[in-house]
Amino acid sequence: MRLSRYFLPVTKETPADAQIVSHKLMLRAGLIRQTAAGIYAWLPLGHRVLKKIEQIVREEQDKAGAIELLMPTIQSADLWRQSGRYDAYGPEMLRFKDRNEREMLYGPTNEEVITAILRDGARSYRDLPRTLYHIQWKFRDEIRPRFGIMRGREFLMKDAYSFDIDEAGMKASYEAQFVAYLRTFARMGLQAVPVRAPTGPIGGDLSHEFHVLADTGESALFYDSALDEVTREELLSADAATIARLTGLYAMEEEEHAKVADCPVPAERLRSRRGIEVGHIFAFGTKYTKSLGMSVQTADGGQVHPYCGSYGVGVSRLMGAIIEASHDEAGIVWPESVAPFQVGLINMRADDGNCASAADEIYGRLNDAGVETLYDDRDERGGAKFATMDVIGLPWQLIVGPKGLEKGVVELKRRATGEREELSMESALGRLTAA
RNA sequence: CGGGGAGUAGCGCAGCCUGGUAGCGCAUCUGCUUUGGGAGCAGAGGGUCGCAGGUUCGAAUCCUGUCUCCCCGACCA
Repeated sequence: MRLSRYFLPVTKETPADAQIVSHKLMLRAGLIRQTAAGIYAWLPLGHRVLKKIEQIVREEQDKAGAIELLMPTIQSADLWRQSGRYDAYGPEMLRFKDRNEREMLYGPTNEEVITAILRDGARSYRDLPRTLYHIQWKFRDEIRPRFGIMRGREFLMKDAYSFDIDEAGMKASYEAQFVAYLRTFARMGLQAVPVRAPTGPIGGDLSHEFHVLADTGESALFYDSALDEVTREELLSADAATIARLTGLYAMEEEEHAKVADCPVPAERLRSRRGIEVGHIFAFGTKYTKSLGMSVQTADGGQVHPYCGSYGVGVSRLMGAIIEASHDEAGIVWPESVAPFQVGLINMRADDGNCASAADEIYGRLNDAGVETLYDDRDERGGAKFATMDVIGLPWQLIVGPKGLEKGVVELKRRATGEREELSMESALGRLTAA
């Protein structure tokens, strides 16, 4: 993409509304734009990152055996009356009427819809187990939206729902999602701590939250420092044993921790930090299959209400969490896995014919090699170009200028470390196209 | 919802107290000079001063109402 033809409104100054670093940087880097309290437009660069995050979530869901579908954002109040949640949910649920005075709502979650779909589509124990998921916009009329997209009212969520014939099956489905979550967050360069969660209004008895550690997190956590020693490799190759180990390590939200009489973790190993909740999984059993009348036939001819779980990931929130975890003075430092482009190609002198044609050639070859490249071909000063690239935080900067070309080199800079290297054009291309 | 703050150009702000018809920096556009880490000079464009009503010869400024946004608390991916 040529920057001269892209839409990337980068600003030097920070809009006054932003408080935390991820929100400030998202605005400064031209990723988002607010349209109302807790509601944001995703600008082209932010949209690319959102799609990257979404894709990682999708791949790990698929790998875990979940099946993707897409349910609507708008739902009918009837279903929610059947499950008994229409009144229970409270004003956080956005309700409205259509032209025929039918009561509608903008879905805050989808247990009702998915259960109704499976109610008609799955009749026998042979149709189970199944885990279905979608990645769809949700709306929750939060009491107080804040921190940019971190607590938006409209947000993108991956929500998966598992249906099993019995409780043991439900636990297996729960574990499969648990593994998927560990891998998903690790692939984004995040350290996410699984925290035993109170089950709350959804009910059931098995629930974990996944928190990214960050000072700006909304939750205060207490956990065993052994969780800090878990490596990325372990998380990426997580299995049932990993889960058993991780869930065996103490981690609680402050409120729950306060209720614990004898904390099993010795004081020197107890860590207190803040966390951003990026995922939450529940196994809640037959609550909705009972209330919505979903049952399947068993092998011996009986009928049972399937055991269910629901599994949420805050896809849009993850973008904020990643930035909180990965930035510096100059701006965002994207992990390669979610970066909107891999390479920022800078032509130092757009008015210099030789320089421009060299940069054009590199741009063409990077494109041919499928390397996502944002090419700053504008006739601007170098300083402005570097500042732009630093704020938007692409993993690599490739600098092409007359001075280097005289020596037959270009400069390759790694955003995360600031390391710079002078290389021939060929070896720079080789380096960038290798990965 | 309770408490606090703010709406003036795309962004950051001044002006309001003490009414006289809107200004600064950044950004944008033009020209010239520049060009390896947010350039310099000269010029230009851009604003229903959130909205409505009132007071007044005259309102960004005073009064009333209203909408919106932000911050602190209870809620959540």
